[in-house]
Amino acid sequence: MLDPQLFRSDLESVQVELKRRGIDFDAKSYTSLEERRKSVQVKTQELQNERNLRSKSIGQAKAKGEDVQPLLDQVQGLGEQLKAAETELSSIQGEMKALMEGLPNILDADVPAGNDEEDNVEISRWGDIPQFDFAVKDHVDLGALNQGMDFEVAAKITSARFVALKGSIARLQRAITQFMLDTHTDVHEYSETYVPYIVNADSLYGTGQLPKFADDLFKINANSDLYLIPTAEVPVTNIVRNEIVDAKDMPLKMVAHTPCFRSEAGAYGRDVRGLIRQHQFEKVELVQIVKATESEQAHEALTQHAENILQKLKLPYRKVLLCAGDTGFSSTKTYDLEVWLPAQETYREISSCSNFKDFQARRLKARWRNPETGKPELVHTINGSGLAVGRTLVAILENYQTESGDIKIPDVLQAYMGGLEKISIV
RNA sequence: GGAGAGGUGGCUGAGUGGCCGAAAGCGGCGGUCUUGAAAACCGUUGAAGGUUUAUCCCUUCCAAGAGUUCGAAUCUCUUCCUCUCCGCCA
Repeated sequence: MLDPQLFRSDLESVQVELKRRGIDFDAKSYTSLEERRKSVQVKTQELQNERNLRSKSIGQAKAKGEDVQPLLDQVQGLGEQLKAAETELSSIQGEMKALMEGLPNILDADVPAGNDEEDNVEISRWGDIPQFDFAVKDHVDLGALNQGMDFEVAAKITSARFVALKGSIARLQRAITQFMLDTHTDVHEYSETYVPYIVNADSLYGTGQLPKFADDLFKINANSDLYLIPTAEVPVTNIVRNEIVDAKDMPLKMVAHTPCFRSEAGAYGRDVRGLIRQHQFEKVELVQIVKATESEQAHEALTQHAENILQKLKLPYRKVLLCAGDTGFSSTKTYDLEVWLPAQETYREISSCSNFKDFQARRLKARWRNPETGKPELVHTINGSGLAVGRTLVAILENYQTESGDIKIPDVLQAYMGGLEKISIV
């Protein structure tokens, strides 16, 4: 949610900023709605004030034992007037809220113009692209070779876009997860956090998935308002919903490993093969809750923390700054980390690190108390994948394959694999 | 799952229709005293919004939502949550 004060003080710049997102904001109808809001709110509050004063005088008269009937006659009709005004006000406020929550965050000044991923800007590259003197296999074929990755059996158990992992591949996924968690807690000083995998609608509203993106979510059943989490961002960020965080506890740095569930109706047709786009996948998520003055710096740091994982795994990657059209609804600025996949001969997204500034915090009512003013201020929220575990598994299988079909185990993971140096396919 | 008791400010806790945004205590902040600190004493201390923007003033908020009433923290209904006992269970 954007700051309503900004709309009142500088509507023109809001219009200009939203234009960068390709949104033609109708300032005229907003202004007329806002004027109605103002006049109806003032009128409602005046009526409430009158009711309060008259009720008080009735109480005082009664206490003195006076006849209150004349006073009661005077307030006749006031209740209905008030009710009508309150109803009108809440309907205007509802309209206003619907308008506001449909608007995306304002983009950071250095987000490049553009419509889609074609216009994203590469910031840096890391690592040497591996050269193979044999025909490389993709992760689906590699997984099939040692029967560690089974899409057919998952389709039987559930449906398409699920996977079953077995044996050393399943263990490798667990090793990747453990390595990421240990690095983020021990080296990057995040606090390990365990959260529910099912959240309520209020939480999804707080981080911005609802009301706009309900189609991407798995709802538990028709009668409840509970959903499977699409990312750990939702439960972890909602820890601070309706809270005023102590200054001494800032910044909050949390890391959580969870499965993620995405329905993504309409996403079929792309990445149908393999592990890249699944309804259920594992992810290690980094979340920071920071002061407004520190968020840009924290965003850079968090992105570096995700990069460190790729570097320790010696996986070549590049860092891109998303353009206006590709930046998510709630984000002001997003870096994607894209890992090299030899079979596709391309970089594919493996992490997305975003600074939401106060956009989520305003919805969440997440604040901290500034000791300088003594007043609560909205926090800034930042999160990023550190990393998507399934896609990391894909990247390791493909980048560490050998001609014989063995998969070498990256150095940093060997301890988590019982000292194993490679996975044999036979 | 069954039975019962509850949800009040940062915390503990009083308040069963009007003088209650809410006693008291703790904590926090400011001050007096002290070389300094502690203790003691005095004062102060919720959030959101409207209007003004220098104050003032006004509205809303006692788990959430609806209702009764001139008037609701207080009465009624619904939902959520917590605790105790029983049952079941990793």
